[in-house]
Amino acid sequence: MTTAANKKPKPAGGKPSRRHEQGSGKRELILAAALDEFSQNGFAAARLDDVAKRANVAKGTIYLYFKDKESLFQELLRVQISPVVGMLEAVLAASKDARPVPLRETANRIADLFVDQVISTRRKDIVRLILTEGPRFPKLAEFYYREIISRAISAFRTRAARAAKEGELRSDTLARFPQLIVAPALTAIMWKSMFDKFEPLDAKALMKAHIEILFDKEERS
Amino acid sequence: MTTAANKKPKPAGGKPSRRHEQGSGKRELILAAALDEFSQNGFAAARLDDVAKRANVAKGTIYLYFKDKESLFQELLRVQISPVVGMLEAVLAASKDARPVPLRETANRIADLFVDQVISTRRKDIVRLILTEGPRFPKLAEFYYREIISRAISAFRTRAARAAKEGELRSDTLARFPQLIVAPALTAIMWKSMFDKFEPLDAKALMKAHIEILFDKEERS
DNA sequence: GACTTATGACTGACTAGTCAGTCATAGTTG
DNA sequence: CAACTATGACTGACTAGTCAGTCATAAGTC
Repeated sequence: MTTAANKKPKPAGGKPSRRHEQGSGKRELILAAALDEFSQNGFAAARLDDVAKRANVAKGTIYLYFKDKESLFQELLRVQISPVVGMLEAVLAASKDARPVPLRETANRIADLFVDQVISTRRKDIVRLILTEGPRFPKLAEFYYREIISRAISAFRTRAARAAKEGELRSDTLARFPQLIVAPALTAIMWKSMFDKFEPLDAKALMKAHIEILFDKEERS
Repeated sequence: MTTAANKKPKPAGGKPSRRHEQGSGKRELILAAALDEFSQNGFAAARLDDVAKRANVAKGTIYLYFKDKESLFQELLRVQISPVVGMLEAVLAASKDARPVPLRETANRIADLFVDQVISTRRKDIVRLILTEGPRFPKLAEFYYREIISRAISAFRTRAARAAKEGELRSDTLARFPQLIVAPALTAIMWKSMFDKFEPLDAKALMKAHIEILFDKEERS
């Protein structure tokens, strides 16, 4: 029947590497399809039949790579978030060097990182999914708090405290509420997913404006 | 066709009978139960059987008061949000008086309103639901944009522009990005629903700190 | 009795997860 | 190289279960 068509894509351009080692190609296909479906419908309403269809794969295949729907979901989040965490750590590490980067510069870099790597990519949907489904997956919330949030918060808090002491920051407000630094980013993500079609938002400008407010004082004029 | 939406067994006339009062009591019972279930599980995963059980009502009764699951959901959001919008309008209206309230004072009042009426009540879950389910209910997102967001944004933008011109604000940044005023509020809501058990956040202090940063300049010292 | 309100068993559509079977390819043999 | 066997990635029809929405019936009220 029609089945013979092109289920098995001939690897274009050369070595038909051994099929059994190629399994991971499917894995990525499934993850990509899962990103589409989960971010469009949320965890509960996403159908694995649709994920399979979108990935050009039979439903059973999904279960060769992932234990169940929840594992697929969590793995998707992990795969998408890890590289960003890596980059974030690099930026924060630079901020601890002997000759440290000014805090304002660090803030700008984080903002750029966030806009370029998250808000203006499909990863913003991942963040939305974490925010959205987090309360329903306590393990997930705990994991993200332990592995990411608490580390970032305390790194930033330390840095901001020093900045306040050395006069780089006007007050210790940011050291007490490091959440304020990411607030515009979250807002931008939410805005973009809901209202951008009514009133587009320039996320980068928003974050730059926020940084300007945070740091603006005599050091400019 | 449009008139068919006559679900309320309560005729809005002057003297409702005891029976009708009972009826509307059920309605509220159902809405309260729905708030619990929807905010715990999200729209898709919430079960009407559970809503009924929680409201001590048979499942069929729900359909006497609401057309379907989605209507119940939307009505829940409407009922919870309307009063807050009313209060918000009152605050913003005062800001337009002949002898206007200083912007900083308005901002403080909005922050108080938000913390007292939303963040520290179950209504924070409603906001989370809107943020969470909004992208999946385009009608909902459009409704909230048209009826609430766009109005609040433009009211605030006008006010902030005047404040910038009259020197009350250092720059026109807030007029260009009124989103910045609510950013900490959204962040507080998300933090509270996910991470509060690991690291409690004082939402009021956060918002006051933010306002301090926004307005802090020579007017303090 | 007539009319309103409430019930909960039932139905039908829908879906996560399974598993017996297929088949392209790798390996082996002569 | 041709023929044969072995492997396991892949398939999709199927099962078992879930849940929104319905409706025949009951209970309450005037």
